[in-house]
Amino acid sequence: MKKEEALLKDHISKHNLKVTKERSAVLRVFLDSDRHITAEELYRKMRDTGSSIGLATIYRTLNLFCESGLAEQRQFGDGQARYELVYNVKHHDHLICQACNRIIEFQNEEIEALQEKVAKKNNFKIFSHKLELYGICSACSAEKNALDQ
Amino acid sequence: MKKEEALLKDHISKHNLKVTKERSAVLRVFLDSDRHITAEELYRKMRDTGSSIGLATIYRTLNLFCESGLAEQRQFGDGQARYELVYNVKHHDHLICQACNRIIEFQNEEIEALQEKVAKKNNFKIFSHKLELYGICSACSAEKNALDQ
DNA sequence: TTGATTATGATAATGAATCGCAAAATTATA
DNA sequence: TATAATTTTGCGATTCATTATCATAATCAA
Ligand SMILES: [Mn+2]
Ligand SMILES: [Mn+2]
Ligand SMILES: [Zn+2]
Ligand SMILES: [Zn+2]
Repeated sequence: MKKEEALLKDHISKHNLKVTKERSAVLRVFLDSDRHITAEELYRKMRDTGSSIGLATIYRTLNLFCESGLAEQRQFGDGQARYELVYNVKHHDHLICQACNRIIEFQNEEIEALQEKVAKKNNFKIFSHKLELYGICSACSAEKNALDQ
Repeated sequence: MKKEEALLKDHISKHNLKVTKERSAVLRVFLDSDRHITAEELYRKMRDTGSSIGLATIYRTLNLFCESGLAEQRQFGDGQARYELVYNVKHHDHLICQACNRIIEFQNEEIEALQEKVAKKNNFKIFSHKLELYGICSACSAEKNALDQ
């Protein structure tokens, strides 16, 4: 059993929930998907492979993943929540290309430390944070330059 | 005439739009409000002072403010957009208290510089960014400590 | 196997934000 | 100032992502 499956089952048993084939199937497809997937994308991906799961169950299951610590929800400003695996994944922040919607992950310990410094100066306890850099990725820049020639 | 009013009128004339009493009234109340106000809050504030303006016009006018460079929209994760004056206001980021919803502004040039460094390393051109630190403010921490005694 | 409990799919409901439209207001021009 | 082209308004309808409802189905401890 995968460690992600074990984590989810542990959460399920600790909360008197039940292991269902839907939950197992959503987990399988979620783990096999690109990071930062939307509920709708996951729904279509499962439908396309013959599953008859309902969209409400996708939402319920993704919420369950978040509650169990397996996933986290992100809002990148396009009106749809995106979900990504965070269990056994190093914390990171995001660069978001507004031309091709590509999402680039990065880690920067210096920024993390400075955030804590800002919090301390304001007697503030940080529980979570969001750092998103919006702009144009290198591929889209190159494409634009080629067109401009 | 206030500099904010001048900026808006300049934008209006440059785009063949019209100065209306509604737009003037929304601007007056917006400038007189707390920073980070929602459309609904602004709507109620105007209604409470006898205005019969419609909510759609509030939304339209706030969008106009953003297009003119007077204001910017923020999303602090509670599902409602908030708007704040940015014209002649120094760029800053936000600490958001999840207990009392207080919003604390801060500036940190070191973080801003590191963001650019991250972008450069990824050949990414930043157009805008979002840095939000979520947690508990000092007042709410103090309150909680007092209760725990 | 049973039966208490939880989960599911279909559909309705929600809530923030936008749209369409007829009527009203603005403003350039005469 | 009167006219008329253009823009704006308020209202209500609409959109879209997400959640709630509820009857039926599935899970699982005993
Ligand atoms: Mn990520
Ligand atoms: Mn601010
Ligand atoms: Zn791109
Ligand atoms: Zn607080």
